[in-house]
Amino acid sequence: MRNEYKTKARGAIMEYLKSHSDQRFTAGDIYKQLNQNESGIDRATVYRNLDRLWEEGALVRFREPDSNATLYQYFGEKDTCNRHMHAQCSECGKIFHLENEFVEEFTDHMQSVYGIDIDPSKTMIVGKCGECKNGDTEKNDSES
Amino acid sequence: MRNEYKTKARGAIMEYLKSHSDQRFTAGDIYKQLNQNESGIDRATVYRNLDRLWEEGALVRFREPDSNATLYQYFGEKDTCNRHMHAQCSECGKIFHLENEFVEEFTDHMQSVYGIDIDPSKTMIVGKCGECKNGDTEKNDSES
DNA sequence: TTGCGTGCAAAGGTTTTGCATGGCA
DNA sequence: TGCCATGCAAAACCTTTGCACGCAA
Repeated sequence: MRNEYKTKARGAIMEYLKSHSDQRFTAGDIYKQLNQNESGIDRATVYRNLDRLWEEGALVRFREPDSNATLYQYFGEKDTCNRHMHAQCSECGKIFHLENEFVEEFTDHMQSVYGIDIDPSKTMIVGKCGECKNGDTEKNDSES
Repeated sequence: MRNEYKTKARGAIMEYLKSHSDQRFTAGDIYKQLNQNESGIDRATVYRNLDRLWEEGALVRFREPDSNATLYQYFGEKDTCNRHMHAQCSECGKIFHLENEFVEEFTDHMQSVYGIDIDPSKTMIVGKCGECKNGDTEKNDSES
């Protein structure tokens, strides 16, 4: 096991992601953001830390088919996140931790019916969340 | 609407993907493959066509968190695929069309419990399929 | 002091773009 | 012929890597 140091860069990145836990960012986003705040953190350092934090389970990492870059997002407790799936709203980016009985049933069925052993760390259910469906400021009555 | 020409490049790309519909390829893969077969197709043309074909719904496009590139794969009939989810084996790339009752139940539960309206076109369940779990030539008894 | 993390700089890989030419209808 | 697609070349973009130095423990 490796010893992990508590460094300035690591702290700054986590702090930023924590305080914006409802959004997802590219490494580039974070780099720009941190350098606006006068912290002279290198681009490579951002990448290295994001990678690290993701491996440790502190962040979700995920690629959209639309964008060209990898997105990162903080998501709370990190112990159990490797064991359950996650869903994400395609509009606001909010992440849902799927820790529910019916999800386990689904996983079991996938196993028995299709023979597939779901890898929660690689799977992201994507859809539109309730808030974005209702109170959304856009798309109220478009293309009707 | 734009008129679409039937060109050599377009045909070659589709033909290749169709005859390997159980695999996924990066644009680079396809470029190399086509040029082995003496067709002088440019890299940019490959990108442009893949993009086109994806927009038309003839291909699945999808990014793995591990690899750095976008993967494309042919997938047969395109009429109903927007209505159900898909799963993909993380090893062999095989795609499963999830048209089953329990999948609908899962979808319904996601709706009622989390308020999420799943978008099948953006969701990909990732895991290891039965064949890759058993008969796999690698990883027989590693890290035990 | 030890060795991990950072900054710096450079390189690698993927994808996009402009422009003139070639090919389909 | 008219317009779209292609080839070519260059650039943009994202990400990784090597190395020496700084900093946390």
